[in-house]
Amino acid sequence: MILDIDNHSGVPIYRQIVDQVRRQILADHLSAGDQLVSVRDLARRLKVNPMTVSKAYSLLEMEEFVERRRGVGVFVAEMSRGGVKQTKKMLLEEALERAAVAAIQFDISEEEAVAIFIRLYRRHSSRKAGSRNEQ
Amino acid sequence: MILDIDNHSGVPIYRQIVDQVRRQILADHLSAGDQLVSVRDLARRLKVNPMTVSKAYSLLEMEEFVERRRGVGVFVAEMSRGGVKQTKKMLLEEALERAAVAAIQFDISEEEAVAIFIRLYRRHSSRKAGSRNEQ
Amino acid sequence: MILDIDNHSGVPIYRQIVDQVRRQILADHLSAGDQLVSVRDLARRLKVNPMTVSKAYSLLEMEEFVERRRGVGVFVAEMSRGGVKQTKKMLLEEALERAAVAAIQFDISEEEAVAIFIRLYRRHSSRKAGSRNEQ
Amino acid sequence: MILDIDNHSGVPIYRQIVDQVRRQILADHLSAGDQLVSVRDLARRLKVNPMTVSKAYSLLEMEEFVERRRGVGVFVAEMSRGGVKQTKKMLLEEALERAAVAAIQFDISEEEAVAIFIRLYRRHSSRKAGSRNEQ
DNA sequence: GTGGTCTAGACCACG
DNA sequence: GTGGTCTAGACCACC
Repeated sequence: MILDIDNHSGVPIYRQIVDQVRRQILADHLSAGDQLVSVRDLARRLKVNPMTVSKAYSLLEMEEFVERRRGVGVFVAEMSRGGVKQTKKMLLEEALERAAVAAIQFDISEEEAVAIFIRLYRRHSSRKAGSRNEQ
Repeated sequence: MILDIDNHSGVPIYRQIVDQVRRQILADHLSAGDQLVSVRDLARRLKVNPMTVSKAYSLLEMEEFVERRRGVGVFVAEMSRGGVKQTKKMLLEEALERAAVAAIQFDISEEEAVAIFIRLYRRHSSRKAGSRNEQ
Repeated sequence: MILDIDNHSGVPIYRQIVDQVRRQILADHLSAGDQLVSVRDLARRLKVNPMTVSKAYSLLEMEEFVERRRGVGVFVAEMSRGGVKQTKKMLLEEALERAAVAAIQFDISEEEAVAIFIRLYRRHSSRKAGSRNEQ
Repeated sequence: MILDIDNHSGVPIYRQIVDQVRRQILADHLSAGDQLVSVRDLARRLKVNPMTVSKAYSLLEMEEFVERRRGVGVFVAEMSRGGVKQTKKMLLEEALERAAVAAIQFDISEEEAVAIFIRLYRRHSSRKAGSRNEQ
């Protein structure tokens, strides 16, 4: 599990952990039943307070993305295929909606905005393909 | 000047003011030289403390979107056309980039993502046209 | 009398007027007995509130740089040669002291600081000579 | 960290804090990574409101001299050596320039001005050496 | 414990 | 009238 924490971004650390773990589950980088890194280990790795990691895992548990099994560890929860797909779409729609609203407010045409989006999509798409081969 | 403040959104009030005034300047609803609503008046209207409004205006001044003149008022600053356009594009690209990254991570195709974007763009576009007529 | 007011410098307008008039008197650009521009005229020229100019002149009167003669106007006051010289030295020493303190705090040697000072002195000196000829 | 606040100087308290902390960072009395006195502690020590200290630290953060980490504290930011040196020179040049302009306006020769500067530099220099031994 | 936000109200500075 | 500063004290978010 790769997490990239930015102490200076203003976004609370526990939120960064939640967002990134959630994304990795939705992106199938983590599968149902997989065990997550323990609270202590992750805290040590990220150089943050264990309470911060624990809080993040608790929130993920409330969102039913993970299950805590006392004395054993934290595991990726089973999710219905439909549920996963719905959540993905929702997160994506939120991001696209913010972009659409900005484009309209700034008087940028549909065509221009779409062109920019496609450029960015392809750039990140090729990067992803590249990083796959590297690892 | 229309501001829509949500006291319970978690986003600090002064940040909401900053974001909305900045957007209105970039969207040309406020033009260079225009006087903003005075600190006290806006505070009364939004039912918040004057210091909260003042803090928001201070931040906008630091970003060089407005100028404060003691004993006179707060005014929209002159901005080079180029600067305005660059800022708009930057803000829009950030939003589109977040969306593109999400789409890729969730294995949603370029075509599907673009289709969703266009749907949302048109929905908000027609809303905007509607709201114009209402006022 | 040439005054250069900067509305956006943060320094109060009345203070800018006081400082610049005082300097011009000390620099002998204005001589004892000379009549200053009237409050109204100066206010119109600088596009500021007449009360602002009046306040500046009042402060100059308290410092005994000018005399107000009711119904006549404001005039540069007589000052003893010694007084003028002392005031000049005081103002200069204040400026030099601030620079010396900064240099020491920033670990910049006496030699380096003096070299910078001489460079700046000569640059402004030649500018002044140039502007004399132009007028 | 030694701060010398004058409540009656007319200069806002938060500005005095900003100026003095900035200087101490530039003068290397505070080094990158050092933790600053906490908002509450400094407020208690200076007998001012915590918000006043917080405002000062906020401004220093905007100038990128410090970093605030919620729940942890305020720390001196990393700055490139070049950036520090450039900032120092800029502040010093500003002070020297004001002095040079005053000297020229008051018809004080380069030699005389330099002589005064050297006298003041040495006086403050020896004071600094003295105060080092005292602590 | 840390810093962040907000309030209500006072007083000052500027024009 | 305008904005600027500061206080005392509350409550929140984060670690």
